[in-house]
Amino acid sequence: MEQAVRADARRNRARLVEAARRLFAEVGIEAASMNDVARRAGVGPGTLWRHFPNKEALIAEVVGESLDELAELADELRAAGAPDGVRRWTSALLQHIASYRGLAASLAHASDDLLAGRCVASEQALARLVEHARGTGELRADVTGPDVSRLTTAVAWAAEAAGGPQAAKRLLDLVFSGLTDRAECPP
Amino acid sequence: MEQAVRADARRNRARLVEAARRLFAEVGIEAASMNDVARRAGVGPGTLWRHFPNKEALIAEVVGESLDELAELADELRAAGAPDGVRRWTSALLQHIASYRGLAASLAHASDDLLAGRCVASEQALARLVEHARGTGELRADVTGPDVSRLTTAVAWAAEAAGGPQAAKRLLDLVFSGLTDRAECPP
DNA sequence: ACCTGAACACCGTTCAAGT
DNA sequence: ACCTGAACACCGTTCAAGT
Repeated sequence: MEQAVRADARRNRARLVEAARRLFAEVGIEAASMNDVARRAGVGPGTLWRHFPNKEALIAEVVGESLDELAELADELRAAGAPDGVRRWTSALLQHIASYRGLAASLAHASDDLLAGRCVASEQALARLVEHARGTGELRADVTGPDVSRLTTAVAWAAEAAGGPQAAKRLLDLVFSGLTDRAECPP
Repeated sequence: MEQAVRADARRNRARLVEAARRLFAEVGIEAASMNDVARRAGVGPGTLWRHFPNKEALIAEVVGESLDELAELADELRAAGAPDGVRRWTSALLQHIASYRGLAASLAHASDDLLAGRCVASEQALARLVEHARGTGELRADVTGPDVSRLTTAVAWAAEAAGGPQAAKRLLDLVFSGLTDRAECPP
């Protein structure tokens, strides 16, 4: 029997994640310190560090589910053959990043496996969607998954710094018109 | 007579700026702490804070000249009527931001007058250039100065996080093709 | 007028001591 | 097996004391 996880440990872990989620939402990911999270959860700092080896692991736990959903969404859009699949996926990514201030930076600089791994998974799903979209003509033939991912994250970051959600939409529109096939001119 | 600035004060200030410049270049703007800069310059922390009320003011001193040059460049390109003026200006901005790791974030989040003011000056010059470029057809008619500024900074930020200078060029190419007038289709 | 450096509250991180 | 909380080195920032 390996089920040696104690009840108080499970409770503490749940409390920590919930405290992190709230603090991230209130003050942003960057401004929320590990000690703050622990205090908010009512445990000592050591307990937080025992459950999560670093801040990125904590972020991964808080936003991981959403990242998984984005990966699923990419596959769904591809399977459904939506003609504006990539466009819709990038909107979803934009919306997700907007849910916590500082998340764009966290994702872009992810170095811990727990966070970076989940990013990779959703980026692979995006790559498949992009591949498909080049076939349907939604995207120019030379556009890659990383192109789309980087530009969308960049737009989210810029909009967070200035302009807010409206700016995000505006900038994504501009970027996207560059990724789209030019209007074909019949001779 | 108002020239009450002591010789040692002038020397200390120069040393501080030089120390900051080097430290920013070595470890990046974010990782360079104020205490590090003071130590490196061989003065006490208090002396640094006396000369610069906050870190942004120090950054402004280090990169201010380059920002001023970017403003001048915008006006020159406009005066010269270069057909690819905006494109060349954005390349210059990209290159400038690449000179210190973390500079994109510093510029985007500038809140202190000493830094934000210099950003505004160069953005106003860019706005004039963009206005002109819409006339020549380099840019779509609805593209604004802030559009160009935000997207270029965003690209610089993304490339810093992953991909480096080549990625920066690639992403800027993609973005720019979205800002450019569509190839006109004669009926 | 300017510099010094000790001081304060804080942060990330660790670890001996407990149960 | 897990939690606690003191502890360390650090950071941003201030300020009394010096010259």
